[in-house]
Amino acid sequence: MLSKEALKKIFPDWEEGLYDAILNEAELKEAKAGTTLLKMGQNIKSAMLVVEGTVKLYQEGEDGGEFFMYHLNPGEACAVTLVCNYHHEQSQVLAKAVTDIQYLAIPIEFMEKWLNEFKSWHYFVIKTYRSRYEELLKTINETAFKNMDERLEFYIKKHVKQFGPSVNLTHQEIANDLNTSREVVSRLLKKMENNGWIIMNRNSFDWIRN
Amino acid sequence: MLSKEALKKIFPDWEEGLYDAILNEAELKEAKAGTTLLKMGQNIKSAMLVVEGTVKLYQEGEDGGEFFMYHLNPGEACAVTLVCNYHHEQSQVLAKAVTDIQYLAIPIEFMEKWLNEFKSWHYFVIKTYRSRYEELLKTINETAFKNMDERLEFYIKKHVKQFGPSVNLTHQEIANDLNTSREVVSRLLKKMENNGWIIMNRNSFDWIRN
DNA sequence: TTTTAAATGTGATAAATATCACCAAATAGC
DNA sequence: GCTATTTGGTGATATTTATCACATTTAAAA
Repeated sequence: MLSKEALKKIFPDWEEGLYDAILNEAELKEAKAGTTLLKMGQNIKSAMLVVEGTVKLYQEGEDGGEFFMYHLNPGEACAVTLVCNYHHEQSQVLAKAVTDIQYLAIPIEFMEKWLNEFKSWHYFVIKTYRSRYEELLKTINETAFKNMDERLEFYIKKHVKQFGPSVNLTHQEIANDLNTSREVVSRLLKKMENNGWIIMNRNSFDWIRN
Repeated sequence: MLSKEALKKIFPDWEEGLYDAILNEAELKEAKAGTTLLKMGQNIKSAMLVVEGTVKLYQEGEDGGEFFMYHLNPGEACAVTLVCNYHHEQSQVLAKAVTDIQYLAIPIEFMEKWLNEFKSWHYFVIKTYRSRYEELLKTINETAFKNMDERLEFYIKKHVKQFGPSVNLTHQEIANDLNTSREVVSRLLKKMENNGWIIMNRNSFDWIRN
């Protein structure tokens, strides 16, 4: 189990009582890289707070396509799981573990209770929504106004910011995240290589710009 | 000025003290149809709660394009203006009055104060963020997975839901909102007319499906 | 009524992206 | 080392959307 000290490092600025409540009520869970943590349409039973590792959030199309929106890092929570008012809320997003992860699962009955009890929980919820809302705005900006070459660049930069300049993704994986085809990604990456922005290897490439 | 009773009708479920606080501190403002209420990059000085009329929220591209995201109706608030923690926050969106509107402008210094004082304000802020987040998810789904014909249909249906089956928009206005060109909209509308989905007039058309 | 401006229709063409059909290279498993 | 599978490369072609160039229609203004 997680120590209170560890918890404080990951989630600073909480009230003392909130740490205790979390330690009492939340379950520390683990998941292997690649696991689907939340499917679209699935009933939300608990809030998810990331403790260790990285989670990727997707929007799912009717055809089954998966469109990448943003990352969740330790100290961050999945906004859609922070349900308050009514129960039986269904997920509007798809969440996947990118690395092996640890996360806190908090049964939703505590959501409303803690909103009343802990001011710092209230702020945490609002901050979570606000920052996720802003991530979505960025995503919309990209898809609404930019062509695939710029979107790919934006995507790679986000990845680099998360995991460093060595990008361990196949062209197919990138294409899935951008909801385009592998060929398009291959050709655009080839252009970036010619422009000296990346060095390509099999299964990975290195971002050597900026 | 707005009466407490009128306020209660538009914003139900608040505490008694919150209505009083709003009546004391908020300024009831008016704006003509077409007015820009909030520009991207603009400093946020007050929260905006819609009392009367409809507001449209846009994402703005670097090139100056305006991409329509969702409507705000009476009883709803502009999420980006509900700033808490720090001041000098800049707007990430563009807001325009579609009709003549009335709205409450609340200086941001009360945002944090009221979060502490009024539980119902807290819930209001969270509910606002949650519902706007969900609107953005829908918008992303459209742009990421759908072609222009389906996006146009979605757009028209949203408009019909807001203002009824008679759609008073020019092709150019629709094209701007969808960030495409007027010709594309004209041709797609012509197809809808041939399919018997709409009846076209000059400056407007009627949605006669569903 | 006449003029003017705005709104719409439409063909031609260009550009961006998607899809298909392969091939080649790398590597994982035997 | 050999084979099968995954990954990436690339031409050809189709589809979608954007852009250009006008014509036509309608309403507003003079």
